Amino acid sequence: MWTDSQIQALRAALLHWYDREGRILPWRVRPEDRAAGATPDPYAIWLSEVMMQQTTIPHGTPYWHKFLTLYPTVEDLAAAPLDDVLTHWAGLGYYARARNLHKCAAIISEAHQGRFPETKAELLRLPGIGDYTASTIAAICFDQPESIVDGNVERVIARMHRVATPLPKAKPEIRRLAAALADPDRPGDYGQALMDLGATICTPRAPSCDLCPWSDECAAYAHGDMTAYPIKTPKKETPVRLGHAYVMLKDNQIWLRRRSEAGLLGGMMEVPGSDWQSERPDFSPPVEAEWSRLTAPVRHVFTHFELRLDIHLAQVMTDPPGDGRWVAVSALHTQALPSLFRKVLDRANVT
DNA sequence: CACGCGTGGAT
DNA sequence: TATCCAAGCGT
Repeated sequence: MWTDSQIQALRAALLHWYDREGRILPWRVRPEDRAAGATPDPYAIWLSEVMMQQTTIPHGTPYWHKFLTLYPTVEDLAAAPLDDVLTHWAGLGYYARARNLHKCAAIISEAHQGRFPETKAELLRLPGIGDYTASTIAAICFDQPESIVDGNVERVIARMHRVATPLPKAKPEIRRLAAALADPDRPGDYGQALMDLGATICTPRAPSCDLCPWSDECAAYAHGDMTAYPIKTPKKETPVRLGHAYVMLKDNQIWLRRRSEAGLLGGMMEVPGSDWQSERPDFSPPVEAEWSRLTAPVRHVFTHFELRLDIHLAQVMTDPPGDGRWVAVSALHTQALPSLFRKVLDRANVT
């Protein structure tokens, strides 16, 4: 495909662009800081990579700052109750990440003397660390010559080569092409540079090819069909599910219930409600009361279905079953709920 | 390997 | 309003 000298030139052009135009993400250790002796903290890098999985930088960054303040070291995180971690994670989504984060912190803290393993193969054994995160930690923190491939890199590589195979089937091919280009001398900087190029220049809708250091060698640019890549297999439409939510007021408090540990929103607190099904379940509140229903349902879109919840509101005199999953909290303490339930309480105007 | 798994911003 | 999709992982 490319000669060695072409590959060298591409690497140099990318790193040169990154040095001048690359974003300074808060967890990034800049070259001048490295020269001054600074070295990336694997705990901080791991935390950032897990938090940014399928998450936008602006949404995730405040959580990263908050966690580093609450839990400055991996031992601090391991020592915290899982419930606290889930509470602070609320709103970030994909809650299995938080459960795996806490589990991983315990393993690092107890079985690895508080140190992260330095190779991709060892990192891959840890919960919540997959191919991308293992490669990234190994490359950034330990200068391992690993090729970093996230969604940004997939897009850049697919355009550079006009990869004809649709995603996700094309992943192995894209990995190979990316690895052939990756810089083994500065794997961390190279990987972050390529991700940043994808995030800021080689964007999904309207790429800024006139600013791109790689446009001369980009096959899609040469053909003028950049936005056709990466080709994707069409996704199936999201079904609709229906349900009821019961906003139970006890004086100035609200009854919440803990969800089961597995599955959707696992382990998180919820506004109690029915199952969510394609046919609307029967109205069946946990306790007898004078229930009133809000006119419009709350609509919430998950990754794989759309939910429409009828909201019912009542002052309740009797307590729900004391099975340990129920708790009454003040309205001030409802911000640590998944966004769906914050939306429900907001609609019911009780926050 | 296809699917389950959140949320919010951009267009 | 509808659609896309973001520094993916586990099963």
